[in-house]
Amino acid sequence: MVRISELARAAGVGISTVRFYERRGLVVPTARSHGGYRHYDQEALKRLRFIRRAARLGFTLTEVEQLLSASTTPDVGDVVTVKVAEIEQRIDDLDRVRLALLDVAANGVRDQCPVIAALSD
Amino acid sequence: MVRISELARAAGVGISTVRFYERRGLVVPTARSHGGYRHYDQEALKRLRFIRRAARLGFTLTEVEQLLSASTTPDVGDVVTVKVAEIEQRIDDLDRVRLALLDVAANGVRDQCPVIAALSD
DNA sequence: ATGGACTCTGCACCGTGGTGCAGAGTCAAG
DNA sequence: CTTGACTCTGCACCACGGTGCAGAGTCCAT
Repeated sequence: MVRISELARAAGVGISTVRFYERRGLVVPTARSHGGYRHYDQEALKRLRFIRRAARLGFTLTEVEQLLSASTTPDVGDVVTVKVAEIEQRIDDLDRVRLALLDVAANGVRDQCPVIAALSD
Repeated sequence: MVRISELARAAGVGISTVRFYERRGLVVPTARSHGGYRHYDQEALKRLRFIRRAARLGFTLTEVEQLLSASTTPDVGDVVTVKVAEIEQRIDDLDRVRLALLDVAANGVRDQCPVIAALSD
């Protein structure tokens, strides 16, 4: 059980950010001290790290919330299917950009830009 | 050669957004009419579509600019290598989330959340 | 039981990525 | 050569995802 500053440092975020995520319902303290101090367990740290990485992948905090709830609510089903399809689309797009960049690196710049072509259909 | 409203509609964005991208140097009109109206060719539409999809993938507009310039400047090299590595990391992360969601869908919810575990190392 | 480090709440502020409006000017079909 | 749809610039505003500060309270080692 650690306090907020230690949790924040371990996850590489600011204290205000932890409290902001709590207002969004993403990371709730495991307990509170008698005086109101937040206490967190190891699971909270994992959640926090997950949120940061998912956010960097382009998911909004609302989407992050959906991803987290997908694995804690009993009636998953459709939501997961939709999310998986979205993710597969993103992976496909990213791979196109990756290949186009490698193309540029290997073959130099041509008149038509392969990077743009990767995502402009 | 189309005017701004037609370009915007074709790309599924607002007119103000096109002008905003122009201020950021991302999409410049091919020409201007005598009275100052912007005119765009097919290449502009492709650029616009690229920007939208790349932004959805979590790239900032600054990163989109880097991606676009990577394929139009002669001294590419390091920038591309770095970007490719970043993209590969993202693909890997997305695939972990994807597999975790499929796990949830197939095996139901367990005590430990596989989705969080996918990105919390 | 006290000092210093830490935390609390509430609120104001920030950067990014747009979006909307006003007032003036442009374009082209009739 | 009018008229209605469109576009121009500049500026103000918005939502999202944080970030920082003030003033009050808490924790705990000494």
